[in-house]
Amino acid sequence: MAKILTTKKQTKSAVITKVASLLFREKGYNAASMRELAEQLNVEAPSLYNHINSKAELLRNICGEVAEAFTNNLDEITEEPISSSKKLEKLIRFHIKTTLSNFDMLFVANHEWRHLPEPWLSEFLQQRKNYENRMVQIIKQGILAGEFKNHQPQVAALTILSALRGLEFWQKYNKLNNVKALENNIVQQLLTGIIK
Amino acid sequence: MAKILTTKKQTKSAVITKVASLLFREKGYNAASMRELAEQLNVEAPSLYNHINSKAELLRNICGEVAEAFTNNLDEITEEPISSSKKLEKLIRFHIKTTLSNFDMLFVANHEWRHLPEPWLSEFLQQRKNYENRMVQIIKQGILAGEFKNHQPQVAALTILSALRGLEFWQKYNKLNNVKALENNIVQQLLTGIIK
DNA sequence: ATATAAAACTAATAACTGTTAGTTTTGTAA
DNA sequence: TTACAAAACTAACAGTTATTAGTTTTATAT
Repeated sequence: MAKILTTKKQTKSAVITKVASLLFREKGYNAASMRELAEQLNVEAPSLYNHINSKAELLRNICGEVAEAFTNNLDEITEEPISSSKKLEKLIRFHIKTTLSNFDMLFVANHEWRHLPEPWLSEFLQQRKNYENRMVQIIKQGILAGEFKNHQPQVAALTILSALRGLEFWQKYNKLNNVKALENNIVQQLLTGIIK
Repeated sequence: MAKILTTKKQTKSAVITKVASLLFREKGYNAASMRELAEQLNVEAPSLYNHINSKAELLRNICGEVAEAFTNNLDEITEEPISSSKKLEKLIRFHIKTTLSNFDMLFVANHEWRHLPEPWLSEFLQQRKNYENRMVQIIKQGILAGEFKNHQPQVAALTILSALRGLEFWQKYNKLNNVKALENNIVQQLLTGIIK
């Protein structure tokens, strides 16, 4: 009769959610079974339900936590008295850092959100849309201030977000390379392009 | 007793694969059932097996077709006697055009490939890796020729590929906007950045 | 019209799904 | 030690899954 191991700081449901992040990333939400999740925690599947309400809620908690982290960061950036290009740069750096440090959760939030049941799905998409819109605003301000090229702001925002969402591929570089150097490299490329 | 409708040019298995692309994109490979696929074709599920071998093979055919299209395009570009930046631009434009014209298949190949059973999974990943490596080569040549900034070529390649994979979001603009203008906008941003 | 092949059908299977009910064990505080 | 709550367990359910076997219908070519 094994037990779910916790450290002092985290609840059992937090531990389950963490392992679920890993599993959902590796196999996808639907292909990952509760029995498999339980096995990784050295416990039988029904035991999980002493700590969580449903599989779907695990996904919701993962997506919600990610969305909240990014929203909070954007709140902070928005209030800072810095130029639009500095704001954009800070936003990009936060994406990169978070991707490298919270790989599993971020991957799940980026790729498995469509399996959220309603009303969580609509909530999540609304948060995403808000985030995009606020980023578009920053770019618009940068164009007005003469800092940015006169691109379509929405195209610019979504192209950058696209690039940042694909950053999962850099996870393996987390230990190999100098993370800061990688971050700088990506920031430079997204802001100023590749052509001389 | 309905029938699977085909036009003169396409086989029944091609029609099934096409509908499967749509379904796999909307619901994900695992959440999409063969019964659902059959229903969309006005047929019972077992009838499908007169034309296909397995659900997994549908996924394989989708991923394989996409991989082949991109490899063929890269073959063509590589042989052309043009500058590295022109090659990169052509490659980017092909990604954008293909994303807008073959949305479902591309989305499935980009997001559902991890559900391929072996040995198809390994084959697909190998093809992907080759594609990335060849793109890195183009960028290396561009740096040597003084056309590109001295970024890490692999970081540059994967950042651009990241951005291009996220292009699914532009699907809705397919009919609204001028597709060519959208394409130019994205190309400009990826090649020369956003900052003035 | 008749024979044959293609392609649909119905019925069924074995495996797996998330989750519940009810029970037993474990940890904790008096 | 005893009482109580927390958290594990076993057994089971109702539903879904891809797929097979065997049969019947439909289309095609002689």
